[in-house]
Amino acid sequence: MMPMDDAQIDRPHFIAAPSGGPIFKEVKRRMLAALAAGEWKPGEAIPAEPRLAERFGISIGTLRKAIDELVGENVLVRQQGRGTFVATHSRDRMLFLFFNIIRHDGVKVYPDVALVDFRKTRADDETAERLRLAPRAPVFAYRNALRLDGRLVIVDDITVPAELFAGLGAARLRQRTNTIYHLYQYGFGLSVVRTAETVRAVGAPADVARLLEVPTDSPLLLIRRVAFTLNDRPVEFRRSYVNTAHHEYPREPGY
Amino acid sequence: MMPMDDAQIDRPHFIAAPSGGPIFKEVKRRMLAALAAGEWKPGEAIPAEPRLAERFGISIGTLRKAIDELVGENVLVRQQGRGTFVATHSRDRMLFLFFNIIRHDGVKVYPDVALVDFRKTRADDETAERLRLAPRAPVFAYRNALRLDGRLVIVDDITVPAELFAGLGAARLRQRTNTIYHLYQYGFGLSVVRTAETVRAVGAPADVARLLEVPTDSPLLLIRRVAFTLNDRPVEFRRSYVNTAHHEYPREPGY
DNA sequence: CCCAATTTGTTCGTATGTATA
DNA sequence: TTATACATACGAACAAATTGG
Repeated sequence: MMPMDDAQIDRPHFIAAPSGGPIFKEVKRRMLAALAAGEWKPGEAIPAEPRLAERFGISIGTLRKAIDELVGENVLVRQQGRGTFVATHSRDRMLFLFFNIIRHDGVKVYPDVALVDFRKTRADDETAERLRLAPRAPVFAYRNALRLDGRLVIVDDITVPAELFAGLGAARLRQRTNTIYHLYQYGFGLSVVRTAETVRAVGAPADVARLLEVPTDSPLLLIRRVAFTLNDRPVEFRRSYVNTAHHEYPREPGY
Repeated sequence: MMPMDDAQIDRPHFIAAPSGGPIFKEVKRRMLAALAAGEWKPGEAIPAEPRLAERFGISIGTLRKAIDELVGENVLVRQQGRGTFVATHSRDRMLFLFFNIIRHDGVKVYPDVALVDFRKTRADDETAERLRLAPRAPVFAYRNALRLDGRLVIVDDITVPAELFAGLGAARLRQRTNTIYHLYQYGFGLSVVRTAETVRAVGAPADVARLLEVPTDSPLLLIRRVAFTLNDRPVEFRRSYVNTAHHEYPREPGY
C-alpha cells in the first residue's frame, strides 16, 4: 500500500544524534555547558527560541523540549512575552524551592537568620565524604540560628569547601542583603540548582538545646542537606536541627 | 502586507476551548473523568493515540500533551511499543512512589507488614478534618508494625472512612497478597494517586515505644500522610512513627 | 530468526494565540 | 500600535520498542 514517490524524498527529516540518544538531550547538555561556562549569567535572558534553534541547527519544537527540561530542573525560568531567564536565588525563589519548614497551620514564613559562629577548620569524615573532599580537607564551618515569627526554631550547621569559597568570612555572611545561596551565586560563581536531604529524629545536643531553649535530649528533626551546582558538584553540607513543636517539614511525594 | 486569500481559509487551525484555557487541559479533564467513571480500569491499556485524538477531535500532538501531564501525575504509564496504561499499585511502584524510608546506606527495602490492631470507631477531630468527614464520623482504624531487614522500625496508625470501605476487616488486611493501596484499588475502587505528608520529631508514646523496643520518649519521626484519589478525595489518614536509628526519610526538593 | 504490524518517542515546519514592552 | 517573546495547536514523517506470525 501507499506508493513511494522518491522524487519527494529530498532530504531526511531526522538526523540521528552523534552520541547518546535524542537530539533534545544533547542540546540540553550543550545549554548546560554554556551556562557553566558563564556565557549566560544568572538573571539574564538567554537568546530567543528562534535564534537558539538556528544556533543549534534544530527546530523550535525540539529546542523547546530541551528548555522544558531545564525549566523543570529549576535552571531556567520562562516568562511568556518576556523571555527565558537564568534562574537566580531571590528570596521568593529560595522560600519556594529550598526552605522546607512550615508552621502547623501550613503557612511558610521567611526566616530571620543570625550568624552565631564562624571558623576555618578541617572536614570531619562525614563532611568530606558528602562534599567529595579529601579527608580533613580545609573547610569553612559556620552556625546560623533561624527565627520564625520571632521564635528560635532552627539551628543550621553549615560547611563549605575553603577551596571554592576563598575570602568567605563572618563579615560577608552578616553583611549580605539577600539569601545565602544568592551570596554563593554572585560572590563565588556557584549556582545551587539542586539539593538532596535526609531526615532523622534525634535528641537535642546540649549546645543546640541551649540555643533553641528546649531541654537537652528533647526530640528534634535533624535534616542533612547537600547542595549541588549545575555540574553536580557538591558545594555545601548542612545539618539543620529543627524544633517541630510549632513547625514541621512538608512533602508531596510522587510528584 | 500578506494578501488575504479567503478561499484558502477553509477552517481555523485553532478553536478556543469553550471554558477554562488550553485544549489539552480540557482533554486532560475529560480523560480524568473517563478514568473516574471506570471506562478505563487500572492495569488496562487506554486506546492508542490516533484513536484518542480522533475521539476528542484534536491532533496527536495536543493529545500527547494531555497524556504527558497525566503521566507526570502518576495516573498513566507509557511504554513505547506497547501502549499507555492506567497505573496500578504494584509492589515496585508502591516502593518507588509511596514508601519514603531508606537505610542509612541509601538502600530502600520492601517492608514486612504485620497487622497488630483493627477496630471500627469514630474519627477524632484531626482525622475528621484531614479526611473531610463530619465530626465523629464512623471510621476503620488499624495499626501496622513494619519490619525492615528483620528489625521493627515503623508503626503505622491508619484511619479510613467506613463509608468508603464497607466490608473492610482484619481478615482482608491480613490476607492481601499485594500492597495496601492495591487492596484499596481493586477491593474498593479507590485509586490513590497522590499523598501529602508532614514530618515532626516527637518522643515515643509508651505503646509505640513498646512495639519498637525503644525507651518511652526517645526521639521518633512522626509522619502524617493524607492519601488522595483521582478526584482529590482524601481516603486515608496515616500517622507513622519511625525509629531513625538505622533508617531515615529522604527528599530531593525543588524537583 | 526474521518480518510485518502496532504503538509510543522524536523531529520537523508552520500557523495562530497571548502576554509583555 | 507595533514588535517581540513564549504558548498552544496542527499535521506529517521517521525512529525505536514490542508483539505475534
